[in-house]
Amino acid sequence: MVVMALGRDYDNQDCAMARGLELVGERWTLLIVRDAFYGVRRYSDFLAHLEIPRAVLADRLHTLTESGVLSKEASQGSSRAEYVLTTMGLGLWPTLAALSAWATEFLRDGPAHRYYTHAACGTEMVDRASCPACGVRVPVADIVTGPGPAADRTRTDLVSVAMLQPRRLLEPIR
Amino acid sequence: MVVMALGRDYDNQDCAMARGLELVGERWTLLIVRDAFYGVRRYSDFLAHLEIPRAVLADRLHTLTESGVLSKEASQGSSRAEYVLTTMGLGLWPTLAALSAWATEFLRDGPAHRYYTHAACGTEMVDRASCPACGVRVPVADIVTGPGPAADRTRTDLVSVAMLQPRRLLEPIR
DNA sequence: ATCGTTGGTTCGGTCACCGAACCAATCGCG
DNA sequence: CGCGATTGGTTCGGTGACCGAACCAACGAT
Repeated sequence: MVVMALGRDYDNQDCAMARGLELVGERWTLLIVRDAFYGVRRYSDFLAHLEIPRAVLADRLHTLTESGVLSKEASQGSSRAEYVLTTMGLGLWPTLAALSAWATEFLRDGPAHRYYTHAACGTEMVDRASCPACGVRVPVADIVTGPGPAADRTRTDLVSVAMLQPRRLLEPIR
Repeated sequence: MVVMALGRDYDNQDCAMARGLELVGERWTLLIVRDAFYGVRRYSDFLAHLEIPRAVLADRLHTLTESGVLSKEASQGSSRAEYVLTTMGLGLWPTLAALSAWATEFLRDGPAHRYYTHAACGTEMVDRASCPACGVRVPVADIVTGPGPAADRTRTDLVSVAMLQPRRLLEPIR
């Protein structure tokens, strides 16, 4: 594996943020983690949903596993691998939530592609992390995401199809 | 400028997060934004503090300016350029805060490099966004950052030196 | 006039990413 | 068991982004 063998790294940056970016700041990495929150667990599903080059996916999964963000496990009843978020990986939700909220607020050019609601009350969570109605911080597993008006309904890969109906985050797909 | 001319982009991802990453997910970009929160405003200061290739810095500043994250302004009394965070840029603080908190919690291997406190009461903010003592969300400009025990005190560039004493975020350096 | 600072651009060289092909191990099925 | 399909990769050439160094134009100060 290629351990971030860049010409230069960020290691003189003297800052936690820089060290975080060395790990999850590479191309594709955060999208893989996002898919893991969506419930994607298998190599072939990441591959089809992200349309990422196979070699890059293998490298990122290896790096994320090695660093403790994901855990590679054998699914029960077979030897097929599953990549599951660890506690460390689950800790990335606030970052993804903040980025998603920011992009929705400042980059949106039309109707929403996806929405995020509090499972307990159905209220939409603009910040993807706390419920404006209940006033509480919502655990990731109690967040329901579903397709918005602008969702792409043309894709046929297993993950894209599954995400066309409302689902809780972290609930395994397939 | 090279408008993210990658072999593939993320545009089929149907997700606000992916569109956000297209803009701020490139190498160096979030570190530039972080430095902007630290009060860095000038090309030469970004250059010295980040040790980034000049061409890459020019490209990123251009992209960030064009997309509305930074605004290029002439400083009073001279024609020298200053890159200042816009409202959109300021909106990235929760993302950077979450990433910083995550990295500190899961990647730290010793004493802290930097700390972040609430200017009003001096309490350290573990999540870099709200004050555990006051129980309120803290505006970015009321956050004070200073060097921790593990801070690097060997660097001599203007920004690194300025950051060796406690400063409010967004307060211009020099 | 000249020197230093600022804010870039240009230019090879290298390395990560891309996409397609290849491959081994396992699973499903007759 | 035999055989094809699926899964989870690795390998390989080609392209483009990043790297570092050099060059350069505009401006200020002396």
